[in-house]
Amino acid sequence: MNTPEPIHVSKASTAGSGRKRSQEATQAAQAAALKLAYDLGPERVTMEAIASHSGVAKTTLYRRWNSAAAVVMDAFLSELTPRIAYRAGRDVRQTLVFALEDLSHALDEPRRKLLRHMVAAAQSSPVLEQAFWDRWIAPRRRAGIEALEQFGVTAQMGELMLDLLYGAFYYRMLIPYAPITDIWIQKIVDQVS
Amino acid sequence: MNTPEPIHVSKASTAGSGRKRSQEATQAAQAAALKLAYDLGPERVTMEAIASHSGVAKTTLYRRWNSAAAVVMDAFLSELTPRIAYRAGRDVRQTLVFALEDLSHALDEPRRKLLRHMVAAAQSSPVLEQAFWDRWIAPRRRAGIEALEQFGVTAQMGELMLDLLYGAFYYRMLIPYAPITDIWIQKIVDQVS
DNA sequence: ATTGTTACGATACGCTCCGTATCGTAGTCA
DNA sequence: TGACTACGATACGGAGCGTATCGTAACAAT
Repeated sequence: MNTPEPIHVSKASTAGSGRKRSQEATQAAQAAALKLAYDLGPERVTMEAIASHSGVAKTTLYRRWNSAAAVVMDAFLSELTPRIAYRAGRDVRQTLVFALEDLSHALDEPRRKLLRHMVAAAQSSPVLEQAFWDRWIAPRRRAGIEALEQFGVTAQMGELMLDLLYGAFYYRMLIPYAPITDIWIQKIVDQVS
Repeated sequence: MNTPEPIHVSKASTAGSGRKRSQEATQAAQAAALKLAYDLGPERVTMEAIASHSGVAKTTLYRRWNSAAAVVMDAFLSELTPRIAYRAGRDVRQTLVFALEDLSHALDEPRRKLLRHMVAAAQSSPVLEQAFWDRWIAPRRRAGIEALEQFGVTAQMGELMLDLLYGAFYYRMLIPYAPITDIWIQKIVDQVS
């Protein structure tokens, strides 16, 4: 059930006997895409801008990714995934509060806007949707459900609670009519646990 | 607190003494935008396509809207807002189940994709975000909270319940790892009420 | 070392769409 | 009739797309 190859937004290499893909080029492209997204806004990141700011040729970019949004998604996932640790709580309530508060605190303002844009980008490409699920949403849910199971919560019930709580979180983030505060997080957790 | 003028995504008219805006042009543009969104997908709707398919000049389109996404948003809101009626339930649980099930049933497949794209579009434009909130999200929430108040639910508690339930709904719609079924709706309602 | 293979940067191209400017015409009100 | 405003038509420069071409650089196998 585990994936031998890491799931990537980028295209597969031909894996022949010739020259290897330049890891420097990959990293330079992702770094430039991320910087452009933070500096100018994610919607203004174009393949041409990534090329000129990274020194990587446009042809090389298209060998790895299908669109500028894919580069940004890849860079986003690479940078933010390690930033969020899973804290163990002493009971169900604290476990859920930790999960949401840690997520909220990790998403300071430049990053929050980027995450909103990644959800948006996932709406117009099955590849990005799959990558977003595989590398961002699913790992967090899996860890949460495993933590809940240690307190006797069934997997089905865990799924339900995470649907409600992560759902409320993303809903408020995408349609920000009110800020996401720790107090609000505690209230919604109390409502479902 | 009420708005004398209806909130629109379109630009305001100069309101002088000259020729009036053509209502036919407005409707033709919206109809063409909607049809293009359903036929080709919302992301492929461009100002030039709307112009050529509606017979409305591109200059006229830019007099009313700032982008193709704005035309689609306007058309979406005009078409779908009247489609959803508010059914009264006999208790809190049934009121919430009705709200979510009716929403789910009204969003058959071409429309669901369009709604997903509207959430995405709202992420890259404050104008679209505001319109989406004012004309789509907020009215539904207001009606729901008023209905809940008749069963003794406070407004604060109503907000919390709707955050959780609508949150879970949109979360599942935007990140569709599992289908939205009536049974799932009943389960999440039971979890919060 | 040579040869085959693959990736690289550079450049150029046709294309779509953008957003604006211009202009003559058509409604609308005083 | 005249002032005013919206209309359709057309044209334009520019950005960005995605691809093709080409000479060069790195790597593997022999």
